[in-house]
Amino acid sequence: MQNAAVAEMFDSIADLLEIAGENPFQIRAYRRAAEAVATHATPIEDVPAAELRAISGLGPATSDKTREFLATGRVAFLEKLREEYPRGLLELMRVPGLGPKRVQQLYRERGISSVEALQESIANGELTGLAGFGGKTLAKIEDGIKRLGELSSNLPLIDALPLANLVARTLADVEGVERVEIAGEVRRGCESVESLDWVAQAGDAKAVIPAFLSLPFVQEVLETTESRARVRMRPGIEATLHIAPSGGWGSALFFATGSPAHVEEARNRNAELENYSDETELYAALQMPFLDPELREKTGEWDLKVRPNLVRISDIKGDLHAHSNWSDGSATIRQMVEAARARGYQYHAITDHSKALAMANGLNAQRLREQAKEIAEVQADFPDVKILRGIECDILRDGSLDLDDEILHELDWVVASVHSAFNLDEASQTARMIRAISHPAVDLIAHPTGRILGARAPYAVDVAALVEAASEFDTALEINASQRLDLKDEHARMARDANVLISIDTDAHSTRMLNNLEIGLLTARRAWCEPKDILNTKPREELLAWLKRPKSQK
DNA sequence: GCCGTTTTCGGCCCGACTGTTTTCAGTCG
Repeated sequence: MQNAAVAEMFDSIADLLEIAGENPFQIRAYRRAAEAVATHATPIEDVPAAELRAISGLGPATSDKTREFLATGRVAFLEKLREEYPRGLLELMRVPGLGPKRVQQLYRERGISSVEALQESIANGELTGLAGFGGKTLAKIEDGIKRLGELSSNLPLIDALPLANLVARTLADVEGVERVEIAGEVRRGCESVESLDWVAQAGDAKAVIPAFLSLPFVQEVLETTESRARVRMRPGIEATLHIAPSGGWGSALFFATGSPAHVEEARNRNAELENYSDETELYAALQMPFLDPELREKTGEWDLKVRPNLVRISDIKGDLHAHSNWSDGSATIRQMVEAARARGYQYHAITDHSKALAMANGLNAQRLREQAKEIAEVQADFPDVKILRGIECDILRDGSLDLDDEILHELDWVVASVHSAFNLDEASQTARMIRAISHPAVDLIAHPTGRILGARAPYAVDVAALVEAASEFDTALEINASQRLDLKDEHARMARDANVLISIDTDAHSTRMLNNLEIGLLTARRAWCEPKDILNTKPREELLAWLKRPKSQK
């Protein structure tokens, strides 16, 4: 499956063209091509060359480049751009406060092509007097560099999980392999991972390791022994295949899953953990119930007397945060509802952006009322999926909402979230959000801390205060199942402990993105959530009843 | 660079904020 690699190629071209100051529409065309390939349902290498252009978003230039990349592994156009613009410029683009124009200016006028060089130049006062770079701007850039440094460079779960699954499926097909399972941080559902792990059992271990080493994602072999192979994989991440000894599957899986702190505690309780054929027996020997992988973080799991009934994918009855092409989604309402029904959902919320998000073609009251007609039409054709007429309403700087109460009260379901003024101080940001939480029409606060893993730090906000307010006003909080994973596990656990309902939603902007629910589910499980803690485990009628709850008023 | 159609070129996602260039360019979502 080369889709991700081709998409990455197009994104790189777009990034570099941006720095080159090329036509923004041309750049957008490359971004759309990346998106089209990334979300294409079949492996792009299986699409006949002549049919590439039929994919919406690919035209003559981009389908040629796709063919060139698939045939040779490289694209001359991109190589040429790379010669002209050093790699470090892309890193500079990630600094908050720096865009293509300033990066280009720094490179052209000062020869700066890395974050380190920029930092040094600012520190040495070499940029004073550079046109457009006043004191405040420089301070902002310095702050941006600091924030960039704080972002984790780990692979976000949303990327790690599909890769881990793909490798597991490939290994499972290798002749002689009896069993393969994902282990390590991915199995524990960590939000981002330093390394990938699998455990395999095979009649002939010697056949599995070469198959692993020859996977297309393997960049470099770091170590091979009788019982494991450690490599570096293409996104720059370490990956280990562990070979379980005959009769020792459970122990091998347990050790490869971790966490280190959890395993250490097990060792302290019983030094002999080597030869268990399944994990349940291993835990029984420790006089413990089976502990699900997501619990194994030494955050109280050893005190459990019975196995918690952690929420499962089959408990989820619908997605309560998803977009359509009325704002910035790519699919029609009908397509989204069809996809929701295909997932077996009982309900699906249409929550497009509100007008403040002009770039996303956000809806005002008039367009929301027009949208209602389309929802009604689709609803008539899908009686088994209740379509909730909703909105993702912007929370404005002062905590008021982007739409009037009148229209909000017409809707079945109101999601509120922050998309602007991320730099408020903690007290103001918290007060702003609590005002939204207390609003009588608001049902859910989406992505409460605003972070995007690996790309944007959370804004300053007192999550404990948000949880307290959510509890007081009977407002639900979201686990956003995307690259955001927001709330994160420990915040979701705070919410659960305060009996605040959590909704696990994908924030899907396409039908395929509805499939991301699983990573939010893993986060909820890491927060020890059971079905009763999750709003969208409620069957249809119960959810509709909950929506009629009287919200507390201060 | 892609798309759609008023079929081959014009339109494509817009508005607020910020700092500085004091009249607007750059960045962000």
